[in-house]
Amino acid sequence: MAGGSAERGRSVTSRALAILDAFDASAPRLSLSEIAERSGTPLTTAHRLLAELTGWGALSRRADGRYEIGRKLWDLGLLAPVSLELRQVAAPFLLDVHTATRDTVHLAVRDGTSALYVERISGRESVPVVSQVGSRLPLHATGVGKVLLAAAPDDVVAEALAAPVRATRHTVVDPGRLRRELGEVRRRGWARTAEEMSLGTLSVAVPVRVERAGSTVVAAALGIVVPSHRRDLPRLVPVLEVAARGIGRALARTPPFR
Amino acid sequence: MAGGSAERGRSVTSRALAILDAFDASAPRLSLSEIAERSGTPLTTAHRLLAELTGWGALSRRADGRYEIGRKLWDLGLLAPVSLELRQVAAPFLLDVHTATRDTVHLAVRDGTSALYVERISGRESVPVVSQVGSRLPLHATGVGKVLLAAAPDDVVAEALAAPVRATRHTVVDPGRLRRELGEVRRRGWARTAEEMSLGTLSVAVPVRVERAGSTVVAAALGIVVPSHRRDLPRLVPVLEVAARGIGRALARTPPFR
DNA sequence: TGGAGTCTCCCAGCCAGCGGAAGCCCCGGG
DNA sequence: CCCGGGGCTTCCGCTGGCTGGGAGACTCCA
Repeated sequence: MAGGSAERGRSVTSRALAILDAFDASAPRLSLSEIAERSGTPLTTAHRLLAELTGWGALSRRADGRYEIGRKLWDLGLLAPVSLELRQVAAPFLLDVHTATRDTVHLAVRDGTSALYVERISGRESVPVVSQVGSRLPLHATGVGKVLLAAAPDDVVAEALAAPVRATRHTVVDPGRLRRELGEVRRRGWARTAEEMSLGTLSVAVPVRVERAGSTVVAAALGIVVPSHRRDLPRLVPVLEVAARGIGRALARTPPFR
Repeated sequence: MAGGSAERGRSVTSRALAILDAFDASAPRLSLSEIAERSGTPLTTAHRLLAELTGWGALSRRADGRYEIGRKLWDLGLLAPVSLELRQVAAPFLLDVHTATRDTVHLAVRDGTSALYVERISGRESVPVVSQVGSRLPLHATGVGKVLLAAAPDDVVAEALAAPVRATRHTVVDPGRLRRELGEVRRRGWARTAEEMSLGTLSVAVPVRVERAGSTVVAAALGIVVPSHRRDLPRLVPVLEVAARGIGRALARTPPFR
């Protein structure tokens, strides 16, 4: 940038983006000094950029002086492909599954070595779960994650199994056993977990396959979470499969989303 | 910016933001030249800024060379207050209403002189409606809009009634009649529309009131859309009211969201 | 093979951005 | 009441990153 910049090689835009980067789920509201600190930007510079970002609507300023994400970024975020097509197409099907089961239903896609939760339907009577729309959980410890991992290229599998995090005492972290599980998921077409991410819950998940130009890809995973006392998990698989096929067919009719 | 800029007084950041502004619901995927054109940026400059935005993850580039909103902006968008608190708190209640009625349920807030649809639940058997999450519709022609307008300050009412758009032949555009309707909405506590936004649908809506620090504000509106042949609209009001009270109480327990 | 349309790379000039310093405001403690 | 301190805002002279026309690469189509 121009002027007596202390740290060269950092563009104006990258600084503005670094300021946006200061916000995350654990810190959705920040003061000027927090933003300057978190983004590694001098206070004055942060102040100037914040004024510009706020003026445009990327951020907005609260009565208490703190900044938060503004409407404009919310609007833009809704245009992301993950939201635009996948979610909108899938939402009614998730609703069907939820209506039939009353449990928490999830739709996730793979984002690197994480399962990214794209949509979620959860009633008040469903078990409380950690995931929210937008959250990322490890691939090896969740139902949807195992489905996505089973369909992932080898290098992703290798990376995901390199150092699997142990979330509970039931989390499977042995690479050999995980590989065998993935084989089984591929063979039978669905995955299950038992208290591997959080105690007290089980989950099952199936792939959402999309056929396009003759080849089939796993575009997402559809999963359901139930309290661990429930013993009817396999019964849920056909329900998920019907919905997953419906989503897959609907996606095949829309323009490619990735 | 530095350098031989043709148009002075335009900051680097503002150009980067103008590029983001090129994207909207009607144009979620754009080529370099389209972006340059829509943002009023020279092609070369757009190209450079796009590289930076893409590198950060604000945008991503598709196989066909076009740009689209990236994951990072989606993530950030989810941190917006409208999404963070209101939606998450309200979602289960909307689900309850949908479960009880099978119709399309909406949650909207007022954004200037528009109703901003914040959450929506719609099954496959519900009537097709124009609104989506993120869309903005006029306040005078929708159920949720009338509720929000009835609670809005006088200057907003005046602006909204200055030149009301006629969406269908049933849209009420006479300011006098609209004012009388708003009075009625305030008195009886709910609003209705009959084919005013789109033909073939009726809607009812109630306010979501939040009590905070002794005073009550209308934070949002909860509405339902049904096909016009249905004659049981008033029956739905109590259902909406129960859910709206639930949302209001839940919101009162969370930190203020605006 | 030619031509139009689109994208990528290059670079010299120059002004917009940089950020330290100083001032302001608010709050709490003595 | 005064004082100290933390957080925010404004000011301003120096300078190096930004600008954008131009040239070349690439793609698609006739």
